[in-house]
Amino acid sequence: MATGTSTGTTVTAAEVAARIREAISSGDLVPNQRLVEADLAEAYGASRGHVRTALGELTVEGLVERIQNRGARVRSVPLEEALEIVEVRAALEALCAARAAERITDDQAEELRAIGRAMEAAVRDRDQSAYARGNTDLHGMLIRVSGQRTAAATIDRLRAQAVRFQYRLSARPGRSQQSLPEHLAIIEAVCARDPEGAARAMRAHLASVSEAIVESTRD
Amino acid sequence: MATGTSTGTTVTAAEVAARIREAISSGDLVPNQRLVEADLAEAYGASRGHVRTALGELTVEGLVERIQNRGARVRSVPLEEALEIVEVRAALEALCAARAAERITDDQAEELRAIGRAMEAAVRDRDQSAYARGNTDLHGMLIRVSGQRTAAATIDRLRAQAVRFQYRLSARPGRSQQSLPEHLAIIEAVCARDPEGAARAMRAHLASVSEAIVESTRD
DNA sequence: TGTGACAAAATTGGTGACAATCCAGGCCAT
DNA sequence: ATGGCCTGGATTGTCACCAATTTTGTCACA
Repeated sequence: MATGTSTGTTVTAAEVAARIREAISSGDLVPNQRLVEADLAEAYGASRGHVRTALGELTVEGLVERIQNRGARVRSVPLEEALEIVEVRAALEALCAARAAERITDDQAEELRAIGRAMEAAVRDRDQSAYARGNTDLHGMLIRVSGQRTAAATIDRLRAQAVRFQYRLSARPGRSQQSLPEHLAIIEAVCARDPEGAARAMRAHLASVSEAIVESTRD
Repeated sequence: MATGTSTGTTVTAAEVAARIREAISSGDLVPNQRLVEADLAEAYGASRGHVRTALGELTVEGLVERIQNRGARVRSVPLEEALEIVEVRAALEALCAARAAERITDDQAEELRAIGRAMEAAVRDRDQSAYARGNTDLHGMLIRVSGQRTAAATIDRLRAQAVRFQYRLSARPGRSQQSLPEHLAIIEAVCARDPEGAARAMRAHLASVSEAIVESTRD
């Protein structure tokens, strides 16, 4: 149990929201889990009022579901919606990849290739966590290089909602072997300053993610 | 001044949020305008607490900007960000157009063509408001037919933020002559069940919107 | 054993009061 | 004049309290 820092300093609503977001991302809080205001207030050392506004924020973000007089729960995202989210992400990340391909500097290209090499090594060594790290590094760097902050914010919000499926996926044996060449293709296209190719490669990658999600839920 | 319905019924936070959203969309509240909690509470007949939570929601949605101890203002979206928003919308609406092209029924296709004819007529008659209505009808219908609710929600949120630029644009003389053929091209591609063509036409349309926005701010 | 009614506990919703903070304007010294 | 400083008013932030509602537990009765 993640206990709140028992310092006397007041914990603001934004901080509570961040903690809950974190807890949902890490799987500490699972879908449909009830979020009792008093409990959260105690756990994080915040007042109930702050917890309330934090839950309000998270509701707008789509991470939490609130029912009048019945309290808040971690929202459970159905498979169908998760696939929609991946489709939207595909469109947005393809945009980012294309822009990144237009704007990338030589130094950044080298950095990107280094990420690619790290991912290859991770697959060779069967190091799941290193591969996952490379994965987030890659997507994160493309978004950063693209300079599209609006798209970045949207992608982050959507990814947070679909986190449950992300999990199942990366836990799947052999998934990295499948996705590695897709990732390398993205890197190649971006480093070659080929926007159209980068977008295509990114869409292909996320189409594969979509398929894999469907398969991973067949059990 | 839109006064609150002076009924004794309590006005909920969600309702206040809706009213403020509406006021921003319609231009009743302009960028950087201060939103004083007590005033809003009085105007809408709600308690200050409800106004507060409404402002919290709108802040997460990006319509309102809040500074600690300094209150809330209508967020002013800079040109640069508005262009980003249009780019993101292009990616998302292209996705919707493509899906709509895959899923549209014959009846819906006829409805879509009717919208196209109405827009042609509006341009012929120089009826600005009819054209604007056709415009929203068209985009709305494509999104509805596409069945992409996640994308739809995201588009709505983004469009609400960029509403100021939308205005200047449709007020511009000759804008409809420029955009009409683009709209017709989208309709044609969707009705021809050509997803790739529909996406391309939509991207072309929004690229033109982007250019027009840049031009409309050169004054 | 199961079911419905009812009371008690738990939880959320809402409001008012008060504290903290910011802002405008006046005032004084330089 | 100009700049620093103070004070009063306006506004926001926070909390404690109570009302409303839901949920849980118990018990009588079929």
